[in-house]
Amino acid sequence: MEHGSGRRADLYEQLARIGKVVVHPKRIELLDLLCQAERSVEALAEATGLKLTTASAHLQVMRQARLVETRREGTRVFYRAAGEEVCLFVGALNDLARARLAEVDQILRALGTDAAGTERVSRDELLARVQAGEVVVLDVRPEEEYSAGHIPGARSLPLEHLEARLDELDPDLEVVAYCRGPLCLLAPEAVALLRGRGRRARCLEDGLPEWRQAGLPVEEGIGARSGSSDGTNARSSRRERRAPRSPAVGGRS
Amino acid sequence: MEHGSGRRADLYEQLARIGKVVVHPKRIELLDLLCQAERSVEALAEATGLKLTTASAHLQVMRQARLVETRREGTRVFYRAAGEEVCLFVGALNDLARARLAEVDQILRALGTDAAGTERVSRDELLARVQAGEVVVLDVRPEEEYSAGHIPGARSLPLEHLEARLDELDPDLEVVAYCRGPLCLLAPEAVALLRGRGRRARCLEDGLPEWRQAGLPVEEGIGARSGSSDGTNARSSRRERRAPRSPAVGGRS
DNA sequence: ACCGTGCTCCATAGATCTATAGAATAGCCT
DNA sequence: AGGCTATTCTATAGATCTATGGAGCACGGT
Repeated sequence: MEHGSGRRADLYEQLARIGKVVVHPKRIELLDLLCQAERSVEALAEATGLKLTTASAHLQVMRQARLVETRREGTRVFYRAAGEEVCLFVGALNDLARARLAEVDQILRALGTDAAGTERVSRDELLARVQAGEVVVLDVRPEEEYSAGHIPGARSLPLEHLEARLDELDPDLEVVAYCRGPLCLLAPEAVALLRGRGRRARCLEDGLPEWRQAGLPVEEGIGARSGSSDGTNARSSRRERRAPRSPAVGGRS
Repeated sequence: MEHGSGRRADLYEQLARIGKVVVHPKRIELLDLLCQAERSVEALAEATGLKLTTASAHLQVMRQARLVETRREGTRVFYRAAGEEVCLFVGALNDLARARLAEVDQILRALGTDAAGTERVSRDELLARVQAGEVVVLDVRPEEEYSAGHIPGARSLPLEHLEARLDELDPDLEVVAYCRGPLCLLAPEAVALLRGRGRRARCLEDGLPEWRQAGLPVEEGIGARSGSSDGTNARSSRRERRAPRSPAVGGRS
């Protein structure tokens, strides 16, 4: 006797609806970006190198799977990840890829991620050393992502400006750079660059999404100076998750 | 910031390789089965209602993504999930679907899962009440899955035989049934049937994969038939596993 | 060796997906 | 209203994926 096998097929069809989103590399890339910060269609198209209409089409697919949501502001539409579960899912995808696909590690290694990486700094170590004032925490992602959420006390210095603004960093302090996560290349590149200049620098073990998912505090808005651009929305910490550890990181700015 | 953008595209392509597996409902179904126990191609084809060649083709896709591995035994080939990460990933997919897709809940409800479900028993409660000898734990999955791994002390009584073998169960004890996980319908159907016969019965909150992932002990082999756990070839393997990104063993999310 | 079994490989028709141009829509500005 | 801008919708050619029958292979039994 086949129990509701038609229904069961329906169930798997629903799961496949989500799977459909992650078949296409560009859609994964978009999802990754959206787990960092919301963005307009135009910004997304630009960031991924897609034509506007193509990007919009991909976003529709993602919306139909309920993985992203939109917000309209005047004439433009901002997309964002539809909840934390989405980020957890892409996290699981990343983990699985690293665990099962040797190719991924190869690519990372070819890019010098591991080479430049030596050891990465653990979250616990970071918290301890930042308390002690021994390190500077550097967010090397684009500024929009920084203001959408960053490690409290971190300063924003996007990789693209790092070279030009190197003198803003105290040469005596070690730098701990972080970016989007273990598969993101921004922080490793930043570290490589810094080391090339004789600085001490390491990467954080993971990126901001993992930090957030660990329940650690996240600060929003334009942080301590060093930023440029319009400083209008400087409210902070909209959603305070359970934060088992010392809340604020770094007393100085 | 266009640094290794070609490489970065490669990376996402690798992720998409995994994504490709979960686009097709039947492949998700196969993966689900393989997270329970290894099976021959024929058995998989039969279980999913696919033609042999089609099933084989799907399995090849999954193998190329390194999500499954094979073992040959004489003339037949057994497939299995390639590591625990795979199960974690399908778990994340399930969680995401339940969180984001109202349709999933609707389907489950239409099937009476929730209706029959009242409250599900938590793992902690189960452990406590089983100690006290107040409940019988029932594994209602097919027997192969039971012998590939089950909750210690649980007895196997596949749903398809439940009605016929009802008299094996002590009418005075409450039954806690479990199956493959929150989206699996075996245990809910079993509970519905038992209640229809005037028995007290509830479902466990999750299935065996979640139990295993929580680091709880799993027993292999053919368990005791009539007694409780005087296991003959029942070695239990405890593998302590850090719960992925959620701290405790309690509820999820 | 020969044959049967259980799978995989190959070829292919039919279905689905992707990129993209151009038209349509929604909200702002004057 | 009329003109703009940012997006979405529509249509479509080209690429990719799926199901399936039949050939090919590896293994074990006789």
